[in-house]
Amino acid sequence: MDTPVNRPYRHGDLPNAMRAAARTILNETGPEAVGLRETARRVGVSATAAYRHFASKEDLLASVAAEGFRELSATMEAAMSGPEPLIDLGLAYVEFALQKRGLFRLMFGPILVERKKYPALNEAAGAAFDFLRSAVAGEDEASRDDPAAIAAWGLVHGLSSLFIDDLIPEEHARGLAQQIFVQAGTPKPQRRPAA
Amino acid sequence: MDTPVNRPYRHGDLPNAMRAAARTILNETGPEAVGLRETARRVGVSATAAYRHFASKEDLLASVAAEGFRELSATMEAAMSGPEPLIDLGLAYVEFALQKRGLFRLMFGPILVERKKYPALNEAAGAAFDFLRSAVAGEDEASRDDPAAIAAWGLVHGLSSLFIDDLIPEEHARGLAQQIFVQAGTPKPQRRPAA
DNA sequence: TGTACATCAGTGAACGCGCGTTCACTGATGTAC
DNA sequence: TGTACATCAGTGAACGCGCGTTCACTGATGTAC
Repeated sequence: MDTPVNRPYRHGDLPNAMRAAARTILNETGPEAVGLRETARRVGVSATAAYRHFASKEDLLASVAAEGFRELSATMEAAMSGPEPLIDLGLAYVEFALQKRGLFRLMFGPILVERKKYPALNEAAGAAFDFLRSAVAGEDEASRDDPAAIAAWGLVHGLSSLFIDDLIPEEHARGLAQQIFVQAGTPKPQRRPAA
Repeated sequence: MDTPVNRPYRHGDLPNAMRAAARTILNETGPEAVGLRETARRVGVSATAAYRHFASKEDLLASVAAEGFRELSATMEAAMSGPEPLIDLGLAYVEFALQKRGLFRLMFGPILVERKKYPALNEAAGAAFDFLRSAVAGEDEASRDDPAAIAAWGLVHGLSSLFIDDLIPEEHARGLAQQIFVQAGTPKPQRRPAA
């Protein structure tokens, strides 16, 4: 009854509508809850309609995850324009995880078994990490794979994980991250003055 | 035919057998694949037998996760006895994640929605983190919640996550972790000599 | 400008599947007397 | 020491469910002439 009124026979942009609905589920519940049928239901379309645009459920998830990595890149890039680029970069990463937990979990978690099977996803993920590592390594291209750059990535990623998995209460998350990143960016103050 | 020979009517230790079978599935496939029916099947017992010992599927998973946290604590404790306690602690954490990916993911992932609902799990997890933070903070009890202790936890946890989620190839994992932990324990060498 | 037709985004019914859980039961074990 | 009986760890059948995917189809859109 309202279908013909609200929506013409052709949806217009079902792929994006599916991705958006999937992200709603992602944030409401989590990656395990995202299904083709449930997603289609939210869009108001039959479950089979999705197959015109996605080869499978996994294909839909991969496309959502790729979108997520592109957003993460954009967020990090934007954060780098202030006076404290590295600190803000780290905070942006943490903020992304906190704001988009479900998406973050999909991007990094075990739901997508084979990232490599989806070139667009693989590329988006690679670009995000390259950006992060380059930012930390500075102008020196060669040091992109330095342990220091990997360590920074690990720190930022680990804190994000601990926050979104409720191992550290969310209300402390931003404050702690701020302190940690500031300290990490400062010449180390000899953690424990010689025994 | 072989059931009465290999196993008496009463199993003897079904709870442990269930946990062990669940962990096999965990390592073969991942947390999503662990089901009550599948686990019981592996033990060679009817699906309903499990309900004599676990209130639900989630209860079984919680009990497996609690076991995992106790093992993580033991592993970390053992690592602290050498000449480089902090470095070995970090390496032990990473090694635990690499060796027991599925278990690690269950312990930290979103499968167990409400950790707090299972006191034994909650306690085991808390004990593991307290141990880690105390180890990093040193004798000084008060600094257990220092940003520095949290940062160390985040670093170790983040690297573990990146490794087991295949964002950094496993063959580099141990070497990288070693370099990073050694460097982190050393008075910082002024990452970028004044612009 | 009008018509024939190919294209393609939708539809609903149906498939087989494995899941978690409940039920009424069976049969071995251990205890009280 | 032997027997009656409560306890309790198992069993198999059945439930309802939602899932991913396939199928044959319908009907709107856009294009060639």
